[in-house]
Amino acid sequence: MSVELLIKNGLKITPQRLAVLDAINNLHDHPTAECIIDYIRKNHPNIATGTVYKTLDTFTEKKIIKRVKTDRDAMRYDAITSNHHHLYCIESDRIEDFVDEDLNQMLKEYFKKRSIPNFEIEEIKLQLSGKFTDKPK
Amino acid sequence: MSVELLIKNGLKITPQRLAVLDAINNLHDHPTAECIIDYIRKNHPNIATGTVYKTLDTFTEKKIIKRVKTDRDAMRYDAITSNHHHLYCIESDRIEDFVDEDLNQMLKEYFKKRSIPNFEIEEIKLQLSGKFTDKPK
DNA sequence: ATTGCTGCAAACTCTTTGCAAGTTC
DNA sequence: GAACTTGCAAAGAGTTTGCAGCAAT
Repeated sequence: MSVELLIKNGLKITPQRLAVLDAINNLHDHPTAECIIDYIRKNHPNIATGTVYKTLDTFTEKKIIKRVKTDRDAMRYDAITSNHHHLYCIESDRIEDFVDEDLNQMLKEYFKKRSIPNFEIEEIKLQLSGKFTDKPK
Repeated sequence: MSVELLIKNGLKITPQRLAVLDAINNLHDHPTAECIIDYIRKNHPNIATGTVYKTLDTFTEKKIIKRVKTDRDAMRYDAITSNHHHLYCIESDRIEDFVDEDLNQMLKEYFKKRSIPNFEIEEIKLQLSGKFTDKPK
């Protein structure tokens, strides 16, 4: 539950933070800050833009969310769930999650055997660029 | 040679474009636009900032260079060579190339067998995040 | 009561744009 | 000379900051 997530991270419980968490849980398309702000404004018209940015930064520091950057537009945010990859459309700004445990396992095995000189891997993420063949949802 | 690269892409040969190509060939650290501009200014003090941005956009369109995503700072650019991956330092802004043909082969095989619904892969890129254990060069 | 958080607006950074003048082929 | 490219400066988008007042513990 959202409240516990805040307590666990030593953050005070405020309506603003709950609103940001709510937005992130309901916007699954790797929303930009602007999307999040728009969403929040519907129910909380007086939450300041700056506050949302500050909250997103705080959450990023506490590893509640992650920043996702694309090769063209603004910063996007992603609720941290499991180790997942991203599908990037080369023709639009669409980004989708891609979860594949076998793949994670294979990569983990691979880098266990073959380590990279002078580098300690903490996270392996795939960027798969290409074209979606269905309609965007 | 740089001139041929421009001709091949149907671009006129101008000192500005040559200067940008020169900068990209000499700055190997996935430079930001600012780095590129600073580098160029040393020898061509009167090339405009806007021109460099426009040139970088043109080159990106023509696939002479690529934009590189990071999770925090400004856009960076990368000369297109072979299919390579990136090592991202979680403690600094350092980014390095990582080339591993066996890995590319393994991934290609993997996705040949197991395709992703509604998605045509064009490029597979790894983002390896972690810590460098040597000094930055 | 103390510490932390928010709202606001101004400032900042990075990038894009419009257009007249200048280049390249 | 036609089409393209540049310089410049202004505007734009997205994000950050400073600080007085407010809220949470």
